[in-house]
Amino acid sequence: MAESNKENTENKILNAAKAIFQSKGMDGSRMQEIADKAGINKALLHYYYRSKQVLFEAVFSNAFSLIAPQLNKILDSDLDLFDKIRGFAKNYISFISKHPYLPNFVINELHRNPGFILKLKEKKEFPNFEKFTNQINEYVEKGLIRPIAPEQLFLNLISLNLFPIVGSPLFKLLLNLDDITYKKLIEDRKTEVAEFIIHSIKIK
Amino acid sequence: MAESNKENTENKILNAAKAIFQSKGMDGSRMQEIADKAGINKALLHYYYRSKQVLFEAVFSNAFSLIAPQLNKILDSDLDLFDKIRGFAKNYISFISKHPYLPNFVINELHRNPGFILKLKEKKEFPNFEKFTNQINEYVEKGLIRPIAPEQLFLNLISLNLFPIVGSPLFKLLLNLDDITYKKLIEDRKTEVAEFIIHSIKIK
DNA sequence: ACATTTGTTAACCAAATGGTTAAACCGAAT
DNA sequence: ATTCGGTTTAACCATTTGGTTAACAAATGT
Repeated sequence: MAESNKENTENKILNAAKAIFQSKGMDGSRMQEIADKAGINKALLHYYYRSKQVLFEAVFSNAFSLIAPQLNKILDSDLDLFDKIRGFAKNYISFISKHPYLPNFVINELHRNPGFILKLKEKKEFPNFEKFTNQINEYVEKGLIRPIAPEQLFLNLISLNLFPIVGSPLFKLLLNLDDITYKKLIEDRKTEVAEFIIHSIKIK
Repeated sequence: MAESNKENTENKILNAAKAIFQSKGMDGSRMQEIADKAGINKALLHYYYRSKQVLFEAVFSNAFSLIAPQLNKILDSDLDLFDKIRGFAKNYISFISKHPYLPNFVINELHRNPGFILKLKEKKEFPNFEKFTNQINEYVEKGLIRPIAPEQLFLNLISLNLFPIVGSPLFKLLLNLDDITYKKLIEDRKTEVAEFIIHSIKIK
């Protein structure tokens, strides 16, 4: 029972830390708040994770490692390019809608502590763009799509999918939309984005 | 001389605060650090701005008020839709490249303190989308572009322009690119993005 | 010249915060 | 029953941090 209890506590800590860190960032989060949310004592928090920094890195690392595989799952598949784009939009928007803090969290902390990047580069599996890149070049050669640098297409794909979610408070404010209307707008994008991209590159 | 000295001090404070707040956010910034950067005493900082919150709001408000006019300047002009899109891409990417922290700063703090949104709504001039919206609908009716919701086109336009800059640390990491290569990629986007959009919507 | 207001500083303070310590608790092996 | 390991807690500590105070300096008005 000790074993499962330990597991349990560790889980409670990680979940609490994830919630707090991802919504308030490293600087805005308090160890006490994390302890409270996990239903434990602050000292116990330090028993499991020596310092705030260590706990934070555990959460961050975990968050980051969600991104790459999710990207790969689609980019590195055997689908036809157009279906890949469609699948990506549909799946990734759903995924990010479930973890809306994730991209912002990662971007902020990557920015806050650039040294962290090196650590990630060593350890983490990265998305494999080779297949995607080759596929695009192939489509260009065959005259199926107009010439475009694969990196640019990738940037477009990600930007169109993520930014409306990452920047939702800004967009809601600028467009003067309420939550429900904005949500509907995002929902529409699950198909809208793919068609937008395909229209742009496909040669009819 | 007292007057200009005051102006001078106030300016030094605002510039310092802007630099610190925009790169570290509200929580990550220290009043002492701002005072140091402004070359003054911490007490003097509080003499000019009663509290951290007040100083922060001054900086934030100022930052935010840069965004809307910049948007309007282009969206609300009399240009042909396609030229408008081209102009937007070229100008806005330049603008944001000069203030790369801005969007992220605004988004984060909007998220951190949603109550702030209300204050902004009252005071600030907002981008005027009417002209842009009408123009798009007009182009659709005339059969010059395929049907698209103006809000979606707006989201696309902003996302394609901003996100590669906002998310640069993430993209550099994912694509495994160094600063120079990435900068070149962004530079290319000043024309690339507009063509991408126009290809997508224009009916030939 | 003198008083008054405005700008500036050094020293100080209370609260918050990350982290530590020493003791208590608890299940399992002896 | 007792010891022993890991787990958990309450109380504590040192430092950081936003903010204040009181005194000094520099303008400004009369």
